[in-house]
Amino acid sequence: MREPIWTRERKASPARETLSREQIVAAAMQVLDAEGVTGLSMRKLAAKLDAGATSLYWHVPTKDDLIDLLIDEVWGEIDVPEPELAGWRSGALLFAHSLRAAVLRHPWLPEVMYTRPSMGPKGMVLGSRSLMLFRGGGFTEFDLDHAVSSVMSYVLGCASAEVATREMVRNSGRSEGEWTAEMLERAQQVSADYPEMRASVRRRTTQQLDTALTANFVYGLDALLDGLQTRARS
Amino acid sequence: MREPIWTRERKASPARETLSREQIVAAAMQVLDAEGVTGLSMRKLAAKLDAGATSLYWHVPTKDDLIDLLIDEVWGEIDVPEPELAGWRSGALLFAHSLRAAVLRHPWLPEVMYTRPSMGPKGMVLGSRSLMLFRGGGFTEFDLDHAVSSVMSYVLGCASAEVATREMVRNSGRSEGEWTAEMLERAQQVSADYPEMRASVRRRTTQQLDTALTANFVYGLDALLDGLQTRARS
DNA sequence: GACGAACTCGTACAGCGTGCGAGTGGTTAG
DNA sequence: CTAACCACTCGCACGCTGTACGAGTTCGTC
Repeated sequence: MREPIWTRERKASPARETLSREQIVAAAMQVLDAEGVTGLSMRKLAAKLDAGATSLYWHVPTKDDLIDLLIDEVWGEIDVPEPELAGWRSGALLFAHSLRAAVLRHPWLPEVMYTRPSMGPKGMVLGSRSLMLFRGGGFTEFDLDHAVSSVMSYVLGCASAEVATREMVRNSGRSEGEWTAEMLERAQQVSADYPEMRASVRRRTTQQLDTALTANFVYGLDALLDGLQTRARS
Repeated sequence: MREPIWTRERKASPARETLSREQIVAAAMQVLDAEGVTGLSMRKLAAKLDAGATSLYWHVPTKDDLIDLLIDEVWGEIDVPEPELAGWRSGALLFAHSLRAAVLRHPWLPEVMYTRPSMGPKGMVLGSRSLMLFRGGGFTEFDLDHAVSSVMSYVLGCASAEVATREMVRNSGRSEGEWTAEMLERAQQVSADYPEMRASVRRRTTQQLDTALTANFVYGLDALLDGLQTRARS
């Protein structure tokens, strides 16, 4: 019952089509961005690539290693300007905003980032470039390391907290307006005991969520950079 | 074959000995601190309590809810001084150090903290007291919220990164000295392309890990508080 | 035509969170 | 004294997970 020659498949393509690490990383990034860390399983990922589940393991040693690759991919998305092109302050601002934006694009980052070394090549470039930027701003020796880490810590901490809030809205299923309204109501219920908290929540609900979070981020970033500025070139 | 009255158990105890939510939370905290988030499973936890695995579910709706309880427990460990007892600056310092210490005591916190609302009662108290502290420092309205969040973001970001480093050492199985030495060597291997990074790593290896991390934390914290101070009472 | 490397993948295993429903002991109502 | 009820325990089972293993397929090279 062979098929006739001309409808038979031809030699199964010139070079056999094959999975690649890049393909896997790209697909995993899509899944992760869309469904979060709990939504990524090796089986689902393989299915998305029309492959058997365990085929992935030839290209990637382990799921954790895959995640390391993905983290490094994110580090590669971040802009750090050359010190010659911008002053330190504006360069640091651009860097910080770029870092925050990357975290918001990849809301799964905070929950995996703090559990691993993660010094892949793109992370190295990021670290190296940010050190250069700050050295251009007059930081040297230990101050250099400390200043860079301070900014990264602040931005990552802030963006991580933001992600938690934003995901909360997303997972609630409600619209942003409905969610903030409900939030205020709930706050008022508990706030008999905590008037400070009620006032704070009420304040926040007067603004768009996005502008409130951005304002918050910028406020602390400016303060931190002010504080660092006095320590430069000392 | 009845035993004599006075050695017999009295009424089989007033109320049958039973699991309690507090017991479960306490045991889970132990497991979590010792073995991290991946080391905590409902079955293991139940075994530790000499109970059937699914018995826990009568006291706690879900593993995620249990983790929410644990997070709130941690918030309860944090000191925030009354504004009357200390000035704003020293109060904020104490608060920040207390928060950092709590994260270091519970290194599993960063990887779960950013994935949930987590506004339990002790979190409320923490938020409320920190707002009071900063209001005593001259912050009002939006500045108040922003200043508090800035400090929390910085401290949590910094402590989270620290935890990542410390866990890296712990999981390597080597001693701290061996680990830093190996780290430096590896950095030197890759550093042909990244001289800035090599210099930074070398600088860090000249100090004790703990003092380096603490110095880093304090540096950024001071800078941030400096920056905030100029914004108070404005 | 044979061989080894590159790659795929079905099967299997141990572990996970947890829904379900049966069981059990203590308290209370009739 | 019995029966009903409640608070609580727990074995079983389901569907899911990461991944070790080894057999299978296709390729380029002799």
